[in-house]
Amino acid sequence: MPATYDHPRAALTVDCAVFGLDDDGLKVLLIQRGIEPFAGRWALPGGFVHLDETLEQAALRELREETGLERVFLEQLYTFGDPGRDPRERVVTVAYYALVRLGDHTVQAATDARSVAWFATDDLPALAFDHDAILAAALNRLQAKVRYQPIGFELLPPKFSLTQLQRLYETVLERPLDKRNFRKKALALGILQELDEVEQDVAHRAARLYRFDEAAYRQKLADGFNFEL
Amino acid sequence: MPATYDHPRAALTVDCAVFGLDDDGLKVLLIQRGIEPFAGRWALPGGFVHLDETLEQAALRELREETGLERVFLEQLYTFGDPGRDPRERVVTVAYYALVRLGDHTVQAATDARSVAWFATDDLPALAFDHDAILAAALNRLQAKVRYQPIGFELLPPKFSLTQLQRLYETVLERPLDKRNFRKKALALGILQELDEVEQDVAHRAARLYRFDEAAYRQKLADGFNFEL
DNA sequence: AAATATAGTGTCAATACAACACTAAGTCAA
DNA sequence: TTGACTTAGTGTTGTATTGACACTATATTT
Repeated sequence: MPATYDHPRAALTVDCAVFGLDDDGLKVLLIQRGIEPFAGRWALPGGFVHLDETLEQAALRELREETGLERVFLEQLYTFGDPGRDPRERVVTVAYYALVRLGDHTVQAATDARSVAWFATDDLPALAFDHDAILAAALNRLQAKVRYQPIGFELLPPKFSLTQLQRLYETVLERPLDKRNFRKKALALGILQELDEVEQDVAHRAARLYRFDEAAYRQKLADGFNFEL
Repeated sequence: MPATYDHPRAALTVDCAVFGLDDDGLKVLLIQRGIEPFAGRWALPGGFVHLDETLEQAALRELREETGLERVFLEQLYTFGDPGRDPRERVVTVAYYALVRLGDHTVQAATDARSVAWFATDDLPALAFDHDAILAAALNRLQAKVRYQPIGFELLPPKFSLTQLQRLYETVLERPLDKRNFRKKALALGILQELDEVEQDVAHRAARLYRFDEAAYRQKLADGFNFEL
């Protein structure tokens, strides 16, 4: 169904910076482009926005189609639209960032031949388009946001130890934290539910497990509580 | 020059929430729509993005064309793109917010007949499209941002008293601040330049005037200084 | 039983924060 | 000119928060 307009229009896409955490640190999900421009280069997953879906729906759909991911934490980041960011024509992209629990999902390449892989955020290949700038912005946002909103839990398994939580913060903030101070503060937030379970299969004293208490979080959020860590 | 595409495309616009400050409090600049849809309703200034300009350039151009404002502080806010937010067709808008010194500029209606006016942010008329949601987001952002970045100076004249500065913060944050504590903190930021001038034409002891020291600000920003007030 | 590896815990000093009230300096009007 | 008025300007103190710091507990492995 061809469409005709008085004036040429920009194309509109969404792109997602998807972060995951494993023992090696912070990872980002990239797909390898199969077609020009930038064929063979790695890029953020994304694609064109359909006319009948919201921007967020478009981002979730592209994630599902291109990587198999579903039910991730997703938030709008920034809109990139400089002329020339796509060599073919004017393309404006609404960038999102997403957080996933690495254990939960195994990513898979989409139906077409493009491959999907996790890359360490501190050792990235050259990216297509201006995706390096988008990714840098996403990392900045993640770092800023994690300070005052407990979004980091989205990167951890549902049950986690305080040590895992601390490693997460140390990884994202890129600085070491004092163990005792961290534990005091984390527990003082009042949004961790202590479980009657401990780690399994570790070659040392097992750590107690906690769960993120979303109900308590919502309650405190409504009361204007400050979640700075 | 008509353009034809395989698939229909969303239209792309920018909208600006422009804030100013006067003795009555925080104001926002609105224009009255001349045409349908929402003819006669007040709306945020904005318009279509041209293919050869950046999003920010589009926002600045629309501001100039519709309100006569130039050289304002401008920052991207969020992109609103739900289907149905414009009754005619799919329109995605990249929203910006801007801060201006009310004394500096007199706004004027654009060449066409639409009128322009400042409205108190706490007493707004019904707005066109989803502009009430955009404006609410802009106010939230301003409030959050002013806490940790000294952007408030953009709302004040170049030379201002500490009392004016405090009134600004009290207005934006919507709570009273302690005079002595505020002055201590504000001066401790090290980004205020004390001038050898005082207020003129006031019916009481005149206050010393200060200027925002941008050089010092940049310096401290680079050093990772924390500008929380 | 010893070695190893991580879990888990409290104190103290320094700093930051919040509460609080009076004097100083100018204008204006009687 | 003096008194009333209005806003400018200034320090201290108690409280809360932060950051630095080291050892014991508990499990596994050899």
